[in-house]
Order: sequence, then structure tokens, then C-alpha cells
Amino acid sequence: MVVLEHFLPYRLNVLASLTSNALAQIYAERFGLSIPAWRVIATLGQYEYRTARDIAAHGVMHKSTVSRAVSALEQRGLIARRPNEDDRREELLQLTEEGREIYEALAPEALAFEERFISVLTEEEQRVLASLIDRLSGHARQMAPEGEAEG
Amino acid sequence: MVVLEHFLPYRLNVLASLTSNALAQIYAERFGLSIPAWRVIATLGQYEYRTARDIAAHGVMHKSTVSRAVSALEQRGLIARRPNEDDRREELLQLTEEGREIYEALAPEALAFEERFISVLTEEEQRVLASLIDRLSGHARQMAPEGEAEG
DNA sequence: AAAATTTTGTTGCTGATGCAACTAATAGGA
DNA sequence: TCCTATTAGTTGCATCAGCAACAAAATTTT
Repeated sequence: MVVLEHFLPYRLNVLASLTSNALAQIYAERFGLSIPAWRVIATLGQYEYRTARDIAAHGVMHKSTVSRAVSALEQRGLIARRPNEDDRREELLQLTEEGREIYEALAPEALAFEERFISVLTEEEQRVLASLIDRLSGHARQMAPEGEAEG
Repeated sequence: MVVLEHFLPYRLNVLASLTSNALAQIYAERFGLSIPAWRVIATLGQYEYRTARDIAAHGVMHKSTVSRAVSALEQRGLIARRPNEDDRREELLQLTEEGREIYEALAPEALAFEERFISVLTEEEQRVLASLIDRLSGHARQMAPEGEAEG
């Protein structure tokens, strides 16, 4: 018999949703950003220039999700696109000044949230958790090669 | 700076999505069930009689999600509703014979998937992971009291 | 060099989700 | 008892996700 409360995929989903929703509230209420938008901004904050394709891979999102998030962010003036002259299929994306300001306001809050969230665990437990997640993710990717994750 | 690959909420989401998608494929392709539908069936498989409200709480789903899943399952003849004579706002739900057959075919597959999925970890690591997830979930619930999780 | 294939990114469509408003039933208070 | 508040469940609405089809550009094959 499957006891839902003990079923690992279920529990992972519940935990991920709890944290995701709590975080999304910060993104949305304070900065009007969706989770995909946040991932785009976080990627560009980290790497300066990236293409939509890179961002999708980095943020584990579907390319259409990224495309729409990028459009919205561009309209809001938070990121800028510039065609790549060497390969005109691609566009290089980067944060505008305003985009970077938002990133720099948001990043510490995201990290503070993570810190608060994970503070029930000891440092050692945090390391163990990170390692277990890594191994499970690697294994899960092998089990189901294709596919992007939620946004 | 937020390094997405190291950011715990992000990593939890990716892992949960990976497992969820892989599992959902089994539910969907083999039995035509969505995740909410699976949770309803799993709950009724476990408890026999339940109200929609119980199922929502047990499966951490929004009541509208449960309502629609229940309607669909009823139409397919997998569950039956019976008004509670003592409180006619409620309806008691239970699996039909066909519903139970599906549950009994699906449950072992779900458990086998879980087993395969978690088999990269030792028994001891599995226990540790379960405990860490429990503590984090409990803590996350305190941080953001309201709210249901994905379906 | 022409044709076929692959790749980047966009968009129409469909289905799912959560919120909020609603109905019906019950419980509680004056 | 009547009036209000709460609760179970449904449904309209807006949003959002992913798929698949597509256009444009680059790459590979012959």
C-alpha cells in the first residue's frame, strides 16, 4: 500500500512547493516577478551575458517559458537584448541598470530566505542534504533523460 | 550573489520536478491519471472512505483541484460519492471496484519507482533524507502558514 | 553550391491551476 | 427562533505551463 505521507516523490513535491510558494511571494509582492523571471534575472546577475538558450538550460526551464519571461522583462526595461553578430539566430541578453538594481535588492533577500529556511538544520546536516539532493538529481536525470522542470 | 545551482529552493524544485514528471508519465501513460487524480486514488486506497476536504488536506491540494479531480474520476467510474446523511454538505467518497483495481495495479508501480529512484542512497542515507525532509517541511509550514501545494 | 538537417527563439493552442465568488448546509449567538 | 458566521464543495475567470508548429539562421551532406 502507498502511504502518501511516506511516499518520497510526494514529500519532495510538498516540500518544494512550500518553499517555492513562500519564495515566490517575495518575488511577486516585492518586485512583481514570476519564478521564471527570477531565474532569468538570477542567471544574468551571475553571468552578465547569456542567450535564452543558456538561460533555459541553466534554470531548467522550457524554452517557451524563457522566451515569455524574457519578453516581459524586456518590456519592463529590466533586461536588454542584442543580436549576436556571429550567429544571428541568437540574442545576447543582459540586465539593464534597473534590472541589476532589482537583482541586487532581491539576491540578499533570497539568500536570507534560504538561510532562514535551512536554519533548522545544522551545518553538517545542510552539507549532507545538499549532497543527497545532488546524487538524487543526477540519478533522476538518468532515469528520465528528456525534459525541463517547472517554472 | 545567488548561484542558482547552489540555491536550495531552486534545487529542491528541480529535483521534485524531475521525479514528479517521471512518475506522472507512469500515471498518465499507463492509467490516464493526473497527479491530483493519483493523490485522490492513493488517499482512498489508503483510507476507504474520505470526504473531499479530507483528501485535500491529506494530499496538500487546493479544494478546487480536488473537486475537479473527483469529478473526472467519478465520470470515469473510478470513485463513487455518497452524501453524508449526518451533514449533507459533505460527500463520502470511495473507490469503485474498478477504481480499486487501478489502485492495486498502480500502487506497486509507484513503490517500484520510488525504490528505483532512491536506490542510489544507502538505507541509512534514506532514513537521514526522510528525516531532513520532515524537519524542513515542518519548518517551512511555520514560515508560510497558509497555502496548498502543486497538483 | 544546393538540399537537407539542426538550432534558436516565437507563438497559437490546449489543459491545468489557484483565486474568488457563489450555493447549500450547518452551527452559533442574541 | 431569527440572524449571522462558518464550512463543504463547485465553478467562472484569468494566468501560466508545455507542446507542437513555425520562421530564420547556421551547419552538414552530397
